[in-house]
Amino acid sequence: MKPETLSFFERVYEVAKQIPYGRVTSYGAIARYLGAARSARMVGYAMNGSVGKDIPAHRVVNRKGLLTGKQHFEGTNLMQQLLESEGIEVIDSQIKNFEKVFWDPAEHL
DNA sequence: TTTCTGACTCGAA
DNA sequence: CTTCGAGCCAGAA
Repeated sequence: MKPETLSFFERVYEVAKQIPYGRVTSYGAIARYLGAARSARMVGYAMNGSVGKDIPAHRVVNRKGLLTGKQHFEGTNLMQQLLESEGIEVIDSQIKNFEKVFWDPAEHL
C-alpha cells in the first residue's frame, strides 16, 4: 500500500484489521506502531468510523484491558459478548489475563 | 484560521 | 493501594 496517501484513520484501520482472532490490543500500542505514540486518543476516535468497515473494533481496548468503548456499540454488553465468543474472558468490562491475550502490532508486524 | 472534542496515557498526590 | 489532573494529536465545524 501507500501509507503516505492514507490518512491517519486509514492507517489505524489497516492495523486493526490484522488483529488475530482471540487476541486484543490497545489504542496506545497501535498509535506507537504508527509512530504516533501520543495519539492514542485519535486511534479511539478513528474507531468511530470503523462501523461499516471490516474492523474488529471490539478487539481494541485501553491499556488496562478495560472496554472503555463498549458504549459505542449497539448494546452496552455487545462488545463483551463478542470478546467472550472469541475465547477471551471478560468480567464487568475488564479483560482477564489481558497480558496473555494482548497482541502487540510491532511484535507481529 | 481558530476552537472543540475524544473508544487514551502517564505521572503525581 | 486508589483517585485526580494535565498533555497529546488529528480531524470536523
